[in-house]
Amino acid sequence: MAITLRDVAARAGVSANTVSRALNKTGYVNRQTQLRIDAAVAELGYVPNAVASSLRSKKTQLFALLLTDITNPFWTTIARGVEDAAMEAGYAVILCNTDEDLAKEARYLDLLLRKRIDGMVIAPTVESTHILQNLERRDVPFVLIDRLVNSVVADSVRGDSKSGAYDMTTHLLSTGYRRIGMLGGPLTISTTEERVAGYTEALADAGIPADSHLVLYGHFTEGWGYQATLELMSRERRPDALFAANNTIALGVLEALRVMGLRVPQDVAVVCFDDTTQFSAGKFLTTAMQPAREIGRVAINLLLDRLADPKRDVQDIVLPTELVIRSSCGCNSAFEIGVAEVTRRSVRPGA
Amino acid sequence: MAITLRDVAARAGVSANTVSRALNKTGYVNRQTQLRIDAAVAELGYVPNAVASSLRSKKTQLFALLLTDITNPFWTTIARGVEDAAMEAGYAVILCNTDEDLAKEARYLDLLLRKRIDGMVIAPTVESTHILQNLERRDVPFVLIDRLVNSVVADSVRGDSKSGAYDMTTHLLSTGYRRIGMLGGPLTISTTEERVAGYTEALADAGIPADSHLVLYGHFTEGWGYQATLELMSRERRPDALFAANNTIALGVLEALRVMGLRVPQDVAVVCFDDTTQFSAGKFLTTAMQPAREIGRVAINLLLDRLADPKRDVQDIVLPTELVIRSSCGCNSAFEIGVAEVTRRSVRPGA
DNA sequence: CTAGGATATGAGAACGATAACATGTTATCG
DNA sequence: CGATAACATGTTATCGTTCTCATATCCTAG
Repeated sequence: MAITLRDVAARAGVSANTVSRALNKTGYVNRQTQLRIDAAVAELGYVPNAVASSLRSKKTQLFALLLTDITNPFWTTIARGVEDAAMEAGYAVILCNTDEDLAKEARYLDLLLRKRIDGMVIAPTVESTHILQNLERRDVPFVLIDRLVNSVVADSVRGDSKSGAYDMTTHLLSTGYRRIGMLGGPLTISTTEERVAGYTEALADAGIPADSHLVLYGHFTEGWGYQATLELMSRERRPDALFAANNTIALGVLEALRVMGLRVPQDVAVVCFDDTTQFSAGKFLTTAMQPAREIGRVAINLLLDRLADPKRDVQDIVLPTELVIRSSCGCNSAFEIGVAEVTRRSVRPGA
Repeated sequence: MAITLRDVAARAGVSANTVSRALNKTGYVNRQTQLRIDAAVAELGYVPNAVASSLRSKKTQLFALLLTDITNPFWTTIARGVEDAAMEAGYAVILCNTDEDLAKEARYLDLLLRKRIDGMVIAPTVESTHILQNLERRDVPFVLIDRLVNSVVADSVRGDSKSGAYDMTTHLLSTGYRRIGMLGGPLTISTTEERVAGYTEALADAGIPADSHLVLYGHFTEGWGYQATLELMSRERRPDALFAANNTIALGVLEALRVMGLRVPQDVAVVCFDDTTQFSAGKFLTTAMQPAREIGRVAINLLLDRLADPKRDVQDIVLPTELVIRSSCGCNSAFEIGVAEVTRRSVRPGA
């Protein structure tokens, strides 16, 4: 049915092997022969069969991107970066949303292993260890994004959570807030740990006694953000500012405050990690923005490097965050100069 | 290196063919034999090679999703629906962002044809005709989402743009607005046409003389929304409400109004098509929300149906939109009942 | 002038599965 | 009881490339 390389070979009057060499620019091909082959390809409308090629060469030119939910704009943007960089290198990307569901993860892993993907970019959850071990055993290279995993040594890219949290906290302090509530994510995820560390360090550097009651750990969900806010705000001496460890939590925070009838930032300031992209109509939330697209791009580059040299040293790349100051922090510096937002590059503290 | 089906066959003491039948549940296999094979698979840690399978069976279990930019939450959500439904059916999805760039489209098309994808879900742009013809010629089934294309007859899923626009316009009228500016997308895209039609019909039904000066056509971009707003709002009798044909345009509208020092909704109401997901922190914009996730799911189902029966009649599925009333339209009905938003299912007008 | 490298091409096997076909055994039924 | 269907399995060809190896020509240096 479809035109094969042999058809092209016949038409150009050469062997299949020569056509293969001509198309892949591997090995010698006479100038004239090349032209005849190119002509034959065009005339026949030949499209190489990558499936056959993959079977023989054992390379599929396929990557997978495994994350919990692409609906979160942070991950969307990462996906975009991954896709761009992969495409440039001639790879296609299979998108996988696991929803932190073990069964789904397992199904995907099986699917991807069958498809013999060349590599994977993964945002690991607590449960991912099993997947990562499996990948290691089967020699499928992978890159961790956003988070590290204790037991696994692998290439990784992530935003500088600690610095971002440090800067954000410092910004709140310099605006005048003193009782800053921290709504951390799950303690089991490395980014949570670092964000709380940055927050704590900033308080310490400012000479503010850290009040452990102001830090709650939970989940990266709107629901938990909601609950945690109700709890924090009903304390006897309630916080004057709330720092959500990610954008999803922040949504719950805002909703809870709205229900409680508290205004932002007049009654309480709200800031968070991870941007909500340009689609946060109204440009309201002040955030510690991670360079998501760049994280995605770098992840693919690490993967490509790894494929080129399986023995190279493992790299852990940490990219700087940026403070995007909008109105929810109540510092007004954006409004003073007549724009909706102001950005400030993060500089690593101390270390 | 890797374990093959033949290794499993050897271990189970049967032929390769029997193993194939056992694993794919195709053809008869004795209960005992099946168990021996399952055991061998487990012991050896055998993972079938889908590449080899695809080569022989001519099915790759791969779909592609081609859209302009997944960064737009509307498309993100569609992608999510596509991915979910595909996964359930055992297909993986390759994500492709074209950015309306012809060169990129061409590169992707080539890549996907080589990979012998089983089908494609595509949000066509004006330039896509060439791609669609190519797919048709090569017998790759595809489903159009969100938009139709004149010259192409194919399965399609989309939101009910006309009804959505009709309802939204009616809502604005009933709130008291009389000069509603319409910021359409490109005239070349079917959804623009329908949205303007719904808007026009609503005005007519309300007995409001349509003022053609209040309708502008342009692009689905923030920049154009900005420019168009400046233009509309500097008219002698300026609009009291603005209807953006999609979410991206709306962002430009909001920014322009902010720069002009106009308040929303006090000075001018703003509504738009397509939601900005839950991440529109503050839940501000009133929108005609399309069931994006459902659109994605249905697209995959159409594709599967088409694969099952290539000769079946072409289907064009139109899903209802929903009015999400928040604060930007100034009707306050959400606030009266103490919630951030109120939703109202669209009912098709007349037709 | 000749050995060895660069250039150019081809024959045939191999990648790992499934399709097509063949064959034998066991039930089932009129 | 013989025919036919259901069950069970095996052999061989094939999918469309690329890989390995073989061969031949043409230079160029020593």
